[in-house]
Amino acid sequence: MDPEQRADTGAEGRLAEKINHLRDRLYPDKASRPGYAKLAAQIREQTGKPMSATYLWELASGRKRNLTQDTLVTLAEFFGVPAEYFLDDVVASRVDAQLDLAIALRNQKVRSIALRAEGLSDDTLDALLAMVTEARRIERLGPATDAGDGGQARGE
Amino acid sequence: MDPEQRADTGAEGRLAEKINHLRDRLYPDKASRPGYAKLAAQIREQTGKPMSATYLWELASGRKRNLTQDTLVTLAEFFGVPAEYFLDDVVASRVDAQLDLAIALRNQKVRSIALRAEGLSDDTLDALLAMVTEARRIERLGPATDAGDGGQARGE
DNA sequence: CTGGGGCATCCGCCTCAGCGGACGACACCG
DNA sequence: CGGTGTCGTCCGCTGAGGCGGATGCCCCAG
Repeated sequence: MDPEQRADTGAEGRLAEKINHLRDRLYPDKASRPGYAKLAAQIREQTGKPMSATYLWELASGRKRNLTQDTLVTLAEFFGVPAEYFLDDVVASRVDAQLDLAIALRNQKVRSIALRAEGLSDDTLDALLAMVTEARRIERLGPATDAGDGGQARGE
Repeated sequence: MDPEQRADTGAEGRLAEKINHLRDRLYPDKASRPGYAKLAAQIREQTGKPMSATYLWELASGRKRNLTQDTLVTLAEFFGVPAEYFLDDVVASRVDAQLDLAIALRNQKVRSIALRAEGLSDDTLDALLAMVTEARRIERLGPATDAGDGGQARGE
């Protein structure tokens, strides 16, 4: 019946996985996890935007997959991820692995540092990297999960 | 918080402006600027995804405003902006003003620095900020257009 | 054993994203 | 002048996004 919507492990069908993953992340305990009805109600209450249980299930089961701007924003807002999470698989995996970048960029000073670091020479960057890493040790923070991906965000 | 959607003069109807703005940015010369038909064809060719002239006009004129994931990605890809541009007004104005953050984050080392800076104390951040600013002066780069936004990325 | 509540799944409906095609209005060219 | 091309604008349709409501299953209170 279905012509060829199977086996696209690669690119598009990911949306269902993402939603399920976020749901699992939000409710790690399988036992106390609410069903789609309660979840939808929660989303409605927390974001103020509409969201139906049926549709949530359809998304999680991969039945509907081309979301609308509104829905996209609603979900992103509720799950606390940047909206791009649902659009860009690269961003998704990065956020998925740690969420650190997005969180880091919420700090205005960190953002300023990132902006100012752009364009500096490699040697200077290495020096700065050493400094900030050292600062981490001094302040007894963890080794800061670095994004291990070697790719760039978006080609032009 | 604004549960009610205020008169469409405000935040929502922005999409039309954004598209027009991007179009103007891409074709600064009013005379040689192609119409919606040509533009749509160009988008189709460049992204490989479908896009009709009529719909493009409907978007630019504010007639349709709740885009779909696919359309969103297509437009973002064509105009060379992150998809969030269309979703988040804060991101929009930032990207609009300079596009610097996105570019900066393409450098792996800059990204690492940003990641490691997260969580450090305010004092340490100030110190690092001073260092990197100083490094800029030494390497004779400009004062690094800092995003002048005063707020945080995403409210809640 | 019986009833109520939450669950996943399904069906049918309605709105609207997205498009094809057509219409006047210009502008250029023979 | 009348063609030919592109422009902005519009109407009407199709398909899918999004939802309300119904179904059967399982679990716990009574």
